[in-house]
Amino acid sequence: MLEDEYNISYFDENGYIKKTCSECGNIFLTKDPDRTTCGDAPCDPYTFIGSPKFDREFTVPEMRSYYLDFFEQRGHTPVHRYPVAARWRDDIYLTIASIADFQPYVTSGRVAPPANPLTISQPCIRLNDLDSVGRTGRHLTTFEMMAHHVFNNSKREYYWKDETVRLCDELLKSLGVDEKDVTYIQNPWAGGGNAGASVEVMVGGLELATLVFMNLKETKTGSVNVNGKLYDKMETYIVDTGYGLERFVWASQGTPTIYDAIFPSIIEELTNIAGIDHHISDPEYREIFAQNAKFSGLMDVSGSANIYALRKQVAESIGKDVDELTKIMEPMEKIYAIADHTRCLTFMLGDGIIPSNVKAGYLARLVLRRTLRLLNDLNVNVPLSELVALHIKNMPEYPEFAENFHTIEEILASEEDKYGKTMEKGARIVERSAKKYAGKGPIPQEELLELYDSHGITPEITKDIAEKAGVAVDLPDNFYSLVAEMHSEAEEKETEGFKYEDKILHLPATKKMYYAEPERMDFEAVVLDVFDNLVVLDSTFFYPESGGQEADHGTLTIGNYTYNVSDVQIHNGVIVHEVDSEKYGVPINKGDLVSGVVNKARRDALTRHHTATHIINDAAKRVLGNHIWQAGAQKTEERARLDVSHFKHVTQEELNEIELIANKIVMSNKKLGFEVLDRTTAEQTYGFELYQGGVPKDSDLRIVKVGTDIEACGGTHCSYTGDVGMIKILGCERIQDGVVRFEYAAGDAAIRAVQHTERLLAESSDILSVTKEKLPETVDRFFREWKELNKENSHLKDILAELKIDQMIESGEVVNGIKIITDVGKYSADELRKMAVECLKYENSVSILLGEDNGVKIVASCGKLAIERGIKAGDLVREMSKIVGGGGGGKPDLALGGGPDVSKINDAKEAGIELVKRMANE
RNA sequence: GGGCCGGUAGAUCAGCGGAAGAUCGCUACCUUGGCAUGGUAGAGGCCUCGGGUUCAAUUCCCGACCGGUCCA
Repeated sequence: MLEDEYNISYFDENGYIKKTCSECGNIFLTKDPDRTTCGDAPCDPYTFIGSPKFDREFTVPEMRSYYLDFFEQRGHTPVHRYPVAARWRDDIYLTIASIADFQPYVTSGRVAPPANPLTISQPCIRLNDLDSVGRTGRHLTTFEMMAHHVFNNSKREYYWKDETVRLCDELLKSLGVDEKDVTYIQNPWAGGGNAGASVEVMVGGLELATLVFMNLKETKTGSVNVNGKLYDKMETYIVDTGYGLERFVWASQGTPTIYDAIFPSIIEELTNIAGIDHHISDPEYREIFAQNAKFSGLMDVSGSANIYALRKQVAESIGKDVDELTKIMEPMEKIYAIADHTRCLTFMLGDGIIPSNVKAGYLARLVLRRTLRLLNDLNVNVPLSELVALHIKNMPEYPEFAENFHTIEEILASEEDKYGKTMEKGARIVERSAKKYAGKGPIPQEELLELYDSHGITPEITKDIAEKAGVAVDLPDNFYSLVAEMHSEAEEKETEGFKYEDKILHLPATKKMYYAEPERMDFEAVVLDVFDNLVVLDSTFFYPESGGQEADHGTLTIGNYTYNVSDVQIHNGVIVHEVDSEKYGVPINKGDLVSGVVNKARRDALTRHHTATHIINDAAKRVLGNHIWQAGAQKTEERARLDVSHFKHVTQEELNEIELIANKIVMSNKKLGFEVLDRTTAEQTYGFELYQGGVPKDSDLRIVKVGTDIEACGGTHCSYTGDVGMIKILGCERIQDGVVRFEYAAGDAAIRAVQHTERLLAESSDILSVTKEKLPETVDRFFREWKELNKENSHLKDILAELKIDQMIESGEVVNGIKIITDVGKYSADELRKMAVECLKYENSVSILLGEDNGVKIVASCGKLAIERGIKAGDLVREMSKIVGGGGGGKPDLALGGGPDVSKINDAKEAGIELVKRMANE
């Protein structure tokens, strides 16, 4: 394990004693010679509630600036916080720790940190313990991780363990913490492919900070074993600390819950709105929540069984009945959770996450709907935006939230509306389901699962509604794990790796010449290797598919052979040209000199579409708002598309405006700017708006500036915006909740697109012989007339059928009191049916009607009396249809059928008549 | 990214291979001094679209489009 890593001389030199916890066996350090337990739950209970451990009380902003100032004065540079949406990473949606800001490029040593050493207070969101929020008194979905980080490597060490612990000790001392109250527990840390020694800093039973000394990376043959995985030393070694801002504030105040410490004004406002008395100053009341916090610190409170056990313990300790206790606590727990969740939403929406049914947006919706349910439980009817506004007011240190408030407000309103509609619809579905099972026992599990999985109705709501309708519900304890099980069956599709991955590894990165000389289309290069029909060169002007831009096409010529290049891909910096090998195989060898020509027309089209994409993104942001983020893009020769986050439909007016602004940007003919910066510098200079087109894989970023749009982008671009030519928006659709897709064409393609729609219009107006201007009203008129004629036609057929039958009923043959009506003609199935229905009016009639229409159609009907005599229309039609090679059937009174063989039409009729006669005689 | 559910009258839905329906709303008339109400009659459907299977598709199969929802 990591024993050696814990030989920290600071502890020895400053009177710390290493002990083993008498309860859990963990190793810890303390200055208190009498202490036997480690200071963590469940070995030690909270001791700070009601008796704060600091010598003064702090609010959240006070504590934050105290911390940042403390470390700034000790040589650390304060760094501005990163967004809670981790847009610079593709492995996580939310920022879950301060170190997440610097993974993976800074931690791996490939990119320099923004400062070194640095200090930061990073808002983080973790939804893992959503169930516990509000109940335990300490869980939060959103918290700020205050930290100081140091990035050391073999070239330079700023400081390591001793200084880190010393700084922590000094910080706690400066806050007035009694040194005997502090314990440092040894606890190796591992996560995200890294590991290292770590100490947890405990004060009064509460973990205030964790000091991680990250110096290991996971390998297959590592020499160090941490929690069953093997690790090796890294080139870099990093001080990764995490101090819980909210916990510091809580410890300084000693309130019964963390919520009362960090947003007391919100709690007060919420209790007022909900009409609940929060007697925070009542000693007995304080005692209840203090006991609850203490006990829940000692146990797992997820699940209803556990929460009951917790209640029982608390009830016993204060001598109250469990039910009585629940009645006091439950509303307050919900208030706490609402306060927390709305703060979480403030950060999420404030940082530009759009609620959606996918990705980070789904997490936002999850929290949002949970909050709405809690509000509903408390019968509180205030818009979420009001609660979010309280948080924004309460956190003036985040002015960016106030700036975006009008968008946040709109998003919240639309989400509330959407949720309301889902619930309304849900209630109807449940009522229907309840009706179905009324008197047949409880609504079964599968039904509940479907209601939740397909319609978003939680089993609790189903139960509520169903029971009101008097139907029981079979609600299993492990409902949500059943849901999880249902989804775990989905197969993981393995992404196919590049076939020659191993061989590529040994090749140097291909020189990308297309950036330096974007206009040049022909070149010479040396072949480095060939795999089947894939050619690798030392340098190339072919742009490989990336950033949604399709690959260049063109030719490679070697001696007398010219190959078409049909695809170009990049793997780990090595560019691979795919050539057609059918004509003469690929007699290309390493070291051959080739000359390449890039198809200019295609490249130009792709380039225009790429620059146009940046322009559209910019225009969309100006028209729709700052919450617009690129969610994907594709650029082909003929058109391009851009997906952006947006919470409602884009109207035609907005679309027109975007198109107009985009073309104005083109017409302004601004020069594009390009520069290459390392990640950190780029992020610090231009912000995270850089990452529109996903997360680049390189440590250095190519920055492309198109007017006011600045993005990290590897694509080919025009030199001036004017080179893009006309931009024509072809369409806009919502591809999923919270994401809209623009399709557009630029340059030649735009002209062709316009010409195409013009042609459609011309052809259409030609067919109707009207001018284009008259097209809409003419089409409208035609459609209406068509509908009217259809109706009239149907009506006339009814009349015709009536007349025909009236006429035939006179002349029909009567056999044993049954009148047989037959006819053969060019009737459609519809006309035959109408006639047959008409026949039904005559109770003693049997009709046998045949029509020639796309084969033979047969319809028969039997009046009431005929049926009583045992004649069935279904049988008649079945027999007759067989003769014409088809089938048919129906009810005794009316049946339909037919078959393909027209030549047998009269045979079928005769057979039908015979059949009726035989049946009538029996 | 994956899974599931749905698209039929203005609204909410039923029907799920053989005559396109219910409730509410709408229009007209009757009842009333007027209204609430009650009664009668009527209008209103490319059954989302495109293929396929079938004698026959709103119904079954495939695909598109649109909407909902759960999970990562």
